[in-house]
Amino acid sequence: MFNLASYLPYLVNRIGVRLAGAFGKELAAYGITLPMWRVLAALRQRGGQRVGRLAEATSIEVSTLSRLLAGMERRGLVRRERASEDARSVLVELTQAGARLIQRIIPQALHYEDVALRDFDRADAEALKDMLVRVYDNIGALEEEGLEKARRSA
Amino acid sequence: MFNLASYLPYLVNRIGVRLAGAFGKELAAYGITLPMWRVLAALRQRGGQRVGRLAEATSIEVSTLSRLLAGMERRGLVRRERASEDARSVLVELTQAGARLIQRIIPQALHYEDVALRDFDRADAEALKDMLVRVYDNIGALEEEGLEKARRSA
DNA sequence: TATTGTTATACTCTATAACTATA
DNA sequence: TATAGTTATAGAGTATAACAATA
Repeated sequence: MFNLASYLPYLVNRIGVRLAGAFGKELAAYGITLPMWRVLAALRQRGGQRVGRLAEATSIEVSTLSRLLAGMERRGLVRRERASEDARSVLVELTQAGARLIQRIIPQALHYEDVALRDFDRADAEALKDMLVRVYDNIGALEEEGLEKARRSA
Repeated sequence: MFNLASYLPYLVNRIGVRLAGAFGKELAAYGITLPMWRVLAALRQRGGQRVGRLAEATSIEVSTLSRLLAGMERRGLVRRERASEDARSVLVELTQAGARLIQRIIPQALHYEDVALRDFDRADAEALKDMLVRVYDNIGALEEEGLEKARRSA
């Protein structure tokens, strides 16, 4: 009736734990944490962006992100400044040091993906990723439905 | 060269964050946390077991698990006693209250899986789970290789 | 000595809400 | 009033190491 070992949330969680443990230790050698790595990667890819957008891109809570950015700014990895168009927002950008650091780490990160997918051919790897995107979207849709239900009953 | 949005560890992590957020809130209504739910589910499925084995089954650190179990014991959900065969180990079991609670929660848990896989047919869902198991094993193999490398160089 | 758990400490992430600054 | 971020606080998880009990 219920089997933990084939329960999707559990399967996803244990991979997350294992990856975070392994890659996190490697990142420690560079003096950064896993959330910091995600911030650097998101900034590298999509360029400077507002804090809110960065929170979505990295799946990190805004308040958590704010303190994380403060630490990264102290370490000279990112720069924050009020946006000119809408002075309520804050624009976050990579510094040169941050850009250099993420560039050095990317090969390590790709190595982890290679290992995780070592016995997958390219088509299967793509299929897996596509399915994971669908799963993510499905859960997001659930949340929105939940919110609407809450709104209707309020 | 590097795309966060198609990077496997990121795809897995964001699903984990989203699921933990949604299901965790539901569990709060029952007065338990997500790690507690995993402990209850593991105990229900494989019966009473040692703390170490429970740690593996749930992907929770032993020291974290120990304190978690202390709280669950205070709440009357589990029972701990020294194992008779090897008195170094501690056997953890569900109490009747714990068994009743997990039984009530299982339908909710299954609902989350249904939503996450809402647009998957049965074969695709199975394929996805099989791939996730392989990914988990691959990363585990990496860790062991890393340990061996460390051993050899030590 | 090695193994199984427990406990202690310091650190990080989360949830929540109060607060600041804009709009 | 509403939105974007920041800050504060309390709670929970993690890493590490010291410790207790047993083998």
